Amino acid sequence: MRYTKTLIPTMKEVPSDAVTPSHILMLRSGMIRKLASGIYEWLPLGKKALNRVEKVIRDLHDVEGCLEVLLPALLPKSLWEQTGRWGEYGAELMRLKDRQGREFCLAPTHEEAITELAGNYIKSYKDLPKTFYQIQTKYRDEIRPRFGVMRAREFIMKDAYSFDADEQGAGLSYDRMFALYKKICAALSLEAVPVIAKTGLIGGTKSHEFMAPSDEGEEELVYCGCGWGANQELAYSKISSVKEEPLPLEEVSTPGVRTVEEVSAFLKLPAEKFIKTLIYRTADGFACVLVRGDHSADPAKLRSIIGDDARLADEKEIEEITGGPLGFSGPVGLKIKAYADNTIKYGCNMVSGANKKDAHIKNINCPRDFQAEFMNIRTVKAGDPCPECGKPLVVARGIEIGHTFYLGTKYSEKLKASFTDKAGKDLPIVMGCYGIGVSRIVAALISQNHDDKGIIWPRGMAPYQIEIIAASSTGPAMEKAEEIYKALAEKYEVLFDDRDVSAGIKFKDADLIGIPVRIVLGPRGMKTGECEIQSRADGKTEAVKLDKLLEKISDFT
RNA sequence: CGGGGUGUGGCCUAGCUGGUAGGGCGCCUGCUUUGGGAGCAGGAGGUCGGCGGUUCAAAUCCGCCCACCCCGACCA
Repeated sequence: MRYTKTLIPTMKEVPSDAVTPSHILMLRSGMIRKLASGIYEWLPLGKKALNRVEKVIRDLHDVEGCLEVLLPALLPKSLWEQTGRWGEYGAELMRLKDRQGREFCLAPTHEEAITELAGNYIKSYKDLPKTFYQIQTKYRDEIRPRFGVMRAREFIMKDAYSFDADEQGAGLSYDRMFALYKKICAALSLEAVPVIAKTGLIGGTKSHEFMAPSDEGEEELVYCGCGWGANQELAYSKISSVKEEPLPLEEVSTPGVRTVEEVSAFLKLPAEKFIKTLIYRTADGFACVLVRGDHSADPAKLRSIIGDDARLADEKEIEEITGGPLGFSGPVGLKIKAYADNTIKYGCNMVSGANKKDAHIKNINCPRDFQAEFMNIRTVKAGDPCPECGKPLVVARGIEIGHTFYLGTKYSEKLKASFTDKAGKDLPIVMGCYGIGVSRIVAALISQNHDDKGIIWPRGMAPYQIEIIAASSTGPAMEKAEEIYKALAEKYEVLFDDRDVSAGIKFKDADLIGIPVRIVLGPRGMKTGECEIQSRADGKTEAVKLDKLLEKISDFT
């Protein structure tokens, strides 16, 4: 492709509404253009990158025997009412009416549609198992679209759905898709780690997210080299139990010392010996949350336990509930519902507030001195021991690029997608669903592969394999560049910067666009019959005789 | 939705307590340039987000609306 024939509207300046590196680079390199909040147009260069990602995903699904379909983006309300999700999905579902007043939604995901379809054709155990997939535009009325195509309201997703005769088969399908996802990430040159995750609105029982580690990531993930990983919303670490002789409760005077740090210093006891007592006002009254002194309660975990509306009690409320001032609350003698982090259960001779001014209680032991419901509440920190192997855990931000769900019969029962088994019995099909954020992966790749000058496409994912630059727009260098372009274009996808602009502009744009291999022809080389092959990734340059270029270039692509 | 902020040619922006819009990049023409976003000369392009109000006079002050961005709850 000639630069003058395509459209690559690069920008020198950073558009004011972009913040993250991938968003900035996608805009600056002329890959995408915003039409409205969370709605993007894919320009030629961006579309080529998108096609690359799609192709890898499509090809590997096909190899796995998945069957590609294309379902409607526009779905009737009735279908969504059958699963109850017309109501459940809430404001996130883009709804619209036709001229007759019939209601539809723009599909955010396709469990209903595919289950209805499969239910129609799959009648016998002989028709199973089957896995369908599609690569399609999805619509979600995101609460807050942001970061360009990373969280858009219209985006491209690959969604696959497996159909099996029983749980065992569905489990195998799940495992096969899980393995396929790993293969796809590798083929995309995308670093990604699978972590256990929540199921959200899709539902189901077993679920993994595929997370691409990146500072741009919207979620926190916790993982270990041994393969264990979890979303911070679910993460936990190995708990070591303390073996000590339980001592009798003892009240100690702690005048004016409130925080764990202060009391810890005052009593000369480490922070992990303390129980932090947080009093919350929830929808059903007050509750306390207990975490170890050196831990903190995770907001997401907390929310799923005490509800979205819960808030910390104020000083007055604390006095009323505990009888003591803020900073001196403790679980002993408290009459309200208590939720404690699992680590508390294994603590011994702990310290917490005495629920009166200037006093703490030592040697608290559970369940001797208080009762609580134990759950996973704390935020896992980097370095905490892995629950599987005990090695230090890594905590990082990550971009969710894929999600696998074991669905069971949640949808097939509601949509009456059943089959007849060997015994002649009618059974609901057992399902799984598997999503990959295709457009988001383009952003994730850029987020993992860039420098201050621009994108550095991994080989194989770049919109073009080779870019040819003539360092002078006229004369022998340009003529030679033409010649080389024509020769290489037969074998490779080549972008030829044939613009009549200064060499500086071409180099800057090339750095920005990030084509992995660059061939530079200039007046200097013309004298010696040489050109240069440059690598975008490491900046290495090699001088090559023009007549050797065609054979040499194959080492670079 | 709650909190914060911004809207000025395609992009980045100046414009203080009102006096009728300026720069840089980009674009067009010509000449000179051509190995890291060139130089000179000329030129095009603006309902200052929209509507209403105050005023002799509004980009500027006031009100309402719209759009967009950031922080938070949701998710591929």
